[in-house]
Amino acid sequence: MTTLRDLSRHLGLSVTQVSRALNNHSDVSETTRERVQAAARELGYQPNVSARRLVTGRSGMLGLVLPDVPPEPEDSMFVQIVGGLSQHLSRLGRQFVLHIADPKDDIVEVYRRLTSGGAIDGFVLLDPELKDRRVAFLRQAGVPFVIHGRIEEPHDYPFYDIDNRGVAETLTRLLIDAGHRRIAFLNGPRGRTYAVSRRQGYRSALADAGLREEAGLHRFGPMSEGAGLLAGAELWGPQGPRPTGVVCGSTRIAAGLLRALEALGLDVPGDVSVVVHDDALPGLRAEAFATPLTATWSPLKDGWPHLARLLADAVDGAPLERLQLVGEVQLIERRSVAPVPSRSEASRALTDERSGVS
Amino acid sequence: MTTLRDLSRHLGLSVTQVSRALNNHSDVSETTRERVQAAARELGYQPNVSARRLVTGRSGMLGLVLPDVPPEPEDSMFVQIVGGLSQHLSRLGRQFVLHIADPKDDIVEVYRRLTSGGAIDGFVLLDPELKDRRVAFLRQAGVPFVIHGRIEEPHDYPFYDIDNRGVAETLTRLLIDAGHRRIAFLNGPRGRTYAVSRRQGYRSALADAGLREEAGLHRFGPMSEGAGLLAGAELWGPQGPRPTGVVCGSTRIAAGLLRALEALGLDVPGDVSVVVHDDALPGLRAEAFATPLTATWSPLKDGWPHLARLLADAVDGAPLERLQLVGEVQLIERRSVAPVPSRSEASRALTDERSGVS
DNA sequence: CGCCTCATCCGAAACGTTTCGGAACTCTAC
DNA sequence: GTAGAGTTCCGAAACGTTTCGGATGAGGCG
Repeated sequence: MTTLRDLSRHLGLSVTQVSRALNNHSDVSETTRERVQAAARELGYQPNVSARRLVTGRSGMLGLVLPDVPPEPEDSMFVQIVGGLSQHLSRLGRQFVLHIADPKDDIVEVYRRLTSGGAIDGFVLLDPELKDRRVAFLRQAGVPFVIHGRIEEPHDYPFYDIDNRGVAETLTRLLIDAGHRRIAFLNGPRGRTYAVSRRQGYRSALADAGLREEAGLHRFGPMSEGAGLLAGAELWGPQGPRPTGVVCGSTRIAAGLLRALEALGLDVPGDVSVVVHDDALPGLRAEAFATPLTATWSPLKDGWPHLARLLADAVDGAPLERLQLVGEVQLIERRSVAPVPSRSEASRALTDERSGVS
Repeated sequence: MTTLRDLSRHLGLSVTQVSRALNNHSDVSETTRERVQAAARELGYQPNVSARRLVTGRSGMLGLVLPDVPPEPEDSMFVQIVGGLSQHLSRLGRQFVLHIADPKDDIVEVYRRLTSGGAIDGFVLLDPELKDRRVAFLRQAGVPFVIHGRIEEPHDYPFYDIDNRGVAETLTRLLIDAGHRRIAFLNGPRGRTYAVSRRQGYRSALADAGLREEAGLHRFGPMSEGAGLLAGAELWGPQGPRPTGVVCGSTRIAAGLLRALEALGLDVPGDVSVVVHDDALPGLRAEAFATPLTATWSPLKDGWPHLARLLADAVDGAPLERLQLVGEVQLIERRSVAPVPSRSEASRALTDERSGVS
């Protein structure tokens, strides 16, 4: 293996100067810089990462910690996340370390182990909670990180996120503008920041129209088809508030809701208008439903290149304002929104259904 | 960060002795060893990986290089491989580096970059070819590796594999014992070692029964449903050899074949007996077909813990004989094998089908 | 000529660990 | 009493890089 020392002997220069030439420092003449770099190429010099790390204190490794191995073997999220991040970090010349933790272990302990020896010098944090223990630890330990999403204010940390508040506000307002007044919101998990932000957006749009969030119309829950189906069954059940419009937090939820509506004999958008936020999950696109859904559109996978770059920059010590990015969201109107049906129509459909069941 | 020096001062010992105590060397008394380890725990000492690497020449990182990001976003193989390997390496306390290469780059160059600075000190190699360029490079560079599968002889390298020759031999013999004489083999891709080994097993079983491989009955091809369907269409097409038994290299191939057979009006096992090697891919289990398939059974995922351990041992310099492992294969008989149908029956079914098509 | 600035270079220390060679001491055997 | 062996320890060097402080020489200016 060729070292700096070899190069310096070969060139008749000091090790210092060779190092500075290769790292593009200021006080080395143009001619020697070129001479050195040519020699480095010729001798196939590759800096020894361990040595560099020892003195710089960095390991050169960027990490992602997953709490467990994915429960389902064809988890498309796993492929997206791991594939996307690793690909883009590789492109930036960074090493990507994937650590799958033992679910029995305390997650903070895992981060402590991983950072304490200087083994990994930056993390991507997924699925943050409003008060996130990992963030607390990494902050206190002075280890750089980028959050996919946001946590509680103040936002004095690097993140990549979309305007979740705006998403919910846009979708809700769309229904309001079509005349809807009883609007349900099938939101994501309670602990997650994005779900909280979206609820704010939902409330804000309602408030602008002089409305208030009604009990039972807003629901936290998992982003699964099952949750959507269940919500549908309850909203239009015997005691249900029977909204005329529904905002869905994800296409999975929408898929479940639509199955419930179909089973109940309710038409979209004839009886119920449905809008959704579309993360562009493979296999569940908003335009592919029986009734193509009006949706806000913001592919999850657009985030990986940004997250990779932000993390790399964060480790390199870029200033905070360059480390916060809010991704674009588009609104795509399709055919799932209609004006509020007249009272008689809507209740007729429902009455039919109910008598059929009982 | 506490260093060895801190510990040595705190204990009144030399740095040397502290290091030796922590690494369980021989010439340190039992009492001091305990004293040192207690102090290390108390002060939260974590060895600096970079420093250790610099002197040992190892980086502590074990790597997997994938040629590209998976084409399909819900690639269950990707999840299995990456999840499995990373989980088990994490368990062994090793760092797992995933590198997704740019498909434009020459793969050997990627390995050269990754190894040359001492950045990664061992690799798991997937999908080896008989003459594998990566193996050639890593060998010459003196970098440890473990192959999932095998390459051409001599087998003087670490690997985890199953007895592919035996698999094909077992499956073929099973059909022979049921009286079959015209037996097709829908094999894997031509370049792959396992496909070559399996062909040997197939031929060997045939030879034992006084038979020879007939032209058109053995087929290399991708392990996809499409390949199975295509093969079925050709084998029973106008010019087809119409085998009475088929050995499938994977359940994907079998799925395609069975669809072809169903379309052609051929019954399994009434008209055609089908056996398969089952890698236990999620969602495609041999027992879940309309006719449960007799199969050799050897879950791919059983390999990851072994591969992780073998690679860890390989970089630690374990002797070769401890680095070669052949996984278990079970034979599970189900309902897809029957005696050869009488000539008339088989041809009747086929004639019906052909007249219907033309 | 003497002084200052600027560009270019270099020596040496430092990062934290492992390891080589040897030192000190105790114990045994003659 | 002394040689030898065995146990336990230590100093110093080494790994390859970056960086601090300073050296050298050329050129400009009064």
